[in-house]
Amino acid sequence: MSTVSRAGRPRHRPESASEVPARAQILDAAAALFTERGFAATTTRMIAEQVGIRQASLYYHFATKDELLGELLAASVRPSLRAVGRIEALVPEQVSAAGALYAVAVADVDTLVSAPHNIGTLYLLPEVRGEPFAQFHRERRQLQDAYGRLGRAAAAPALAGTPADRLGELLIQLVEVVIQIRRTREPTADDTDAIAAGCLRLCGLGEQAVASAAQEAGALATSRDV
Amino acid sequence: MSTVSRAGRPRHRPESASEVPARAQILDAAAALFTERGFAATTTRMIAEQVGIRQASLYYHFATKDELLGELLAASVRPSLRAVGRIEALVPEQVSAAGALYAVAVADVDTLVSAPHNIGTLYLLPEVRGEPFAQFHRERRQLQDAYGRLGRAAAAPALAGTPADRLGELLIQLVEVVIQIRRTREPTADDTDAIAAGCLRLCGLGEQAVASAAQEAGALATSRDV
DNA sequence: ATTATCTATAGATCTATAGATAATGC
DNA sequence: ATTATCTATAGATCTATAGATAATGC
Repeated sequence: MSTVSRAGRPRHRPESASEVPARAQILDAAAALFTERGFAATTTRMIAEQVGIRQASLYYHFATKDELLGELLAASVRPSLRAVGRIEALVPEQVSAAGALYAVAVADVDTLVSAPHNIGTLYLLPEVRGEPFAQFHRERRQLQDAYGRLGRAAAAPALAGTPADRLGELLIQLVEVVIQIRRTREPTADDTDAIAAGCLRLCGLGEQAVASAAQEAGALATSRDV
Repeated sequence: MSTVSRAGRPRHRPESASEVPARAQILDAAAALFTERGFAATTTRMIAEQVGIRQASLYYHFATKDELLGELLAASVRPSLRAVGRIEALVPEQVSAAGALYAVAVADVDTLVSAPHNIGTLYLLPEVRGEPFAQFHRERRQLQDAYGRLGRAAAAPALAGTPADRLGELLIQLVEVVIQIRRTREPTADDTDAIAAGCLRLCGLGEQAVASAAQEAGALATSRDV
């Protein structure tokens, strides 16, 4: 087990060879602990312990514990937001609203599933409700609004009375069921399909419409890297 | 503002007239704080402050802070579990599986909406995952299984491949969207209907089937107090 | 010289226990 | 006598800062 040479005093517990910057190591450890035990119940000492440095050394990289959580939240919502932007831009010329909604749901679920640790659970932490995380709330709201728009455009006539707001809420929540699933088991590709199809059914679409939306989304995914 | 006379040394901050037992007052204060700020971030001092007693006096009523949370969790899942038991017993003689699923969803949403404070958020606290709350997990699992059974029985042929497990997960999560809604606004009767209908659509039912299930559930609700 | 760590610690908590006290109830 | 509170506090934290130190890099 060789060790990495970097500027600065050596760590209490020397690293095994790894080019990962200290900052990233700390974020990863924090993500693991925050998602497992919550924010308030995770101490800076635990995080440092997992990284192999002393508790006070964290403060060379981050000013406060809040800042750590803020970084993690930002990193978790942005990939989904970018995917939505790319996909929504193709509506309606290259894909129907229903196909886009399916594709967005799949992309979002994939993001949540493939992130190291179940980072989506951070959304649910009570501490996140506070002011210091306003930026995160704005971004997540954008995502929800996109679900609302796509759902509205895809919805069957029977849902004419449902406003985009509520549809957005229901759809984003349905997608985030994968967070709960991941708490108890490893989500599968079947889960992803069940959730994406569930989004369309929730919009009142019949089985034929669901199947063709899934096909459209699949074609989109192979044609470009959405 | 008259005060209540009870055995025991008077409180630091005397109560205004109220027959509510101290124990219930403490649970209510704890519910408000746990749901707003989380478990670890809520101190026993805050709870006592809200009740008008000293921090140490809590320990006359509860042995630990965990015990407080345990009581709240038990109180939140039991009404739903009882409602499910009553409704499921009527299937299929007096109500179809779809009608029962609709009725259960409505009952569950109502329980979550009418509870003082948004007590459903407690399910999401990371601290709840731990061993001390195993009893709660068993009861919530029973509820999820009931959703799985009813969903399975109500589901359209297209969902023949979806196991009851996953259906149960999706359905209970969809119902609990109301918890998230309540975080940002007061849920309405429309929300309840949208969620219950969403459950049926998620099972692949068409609009006609959804409408007749809603009607069945409505008839059930007026015929007896389910 | 700069960087990234370390040690030490201030100051502010937090939970839970011990034992005193001020009511009611018999 | 019993009940429900109070005061006081032990003992264990926790976050964040100050200043020292041991590397690399120029």
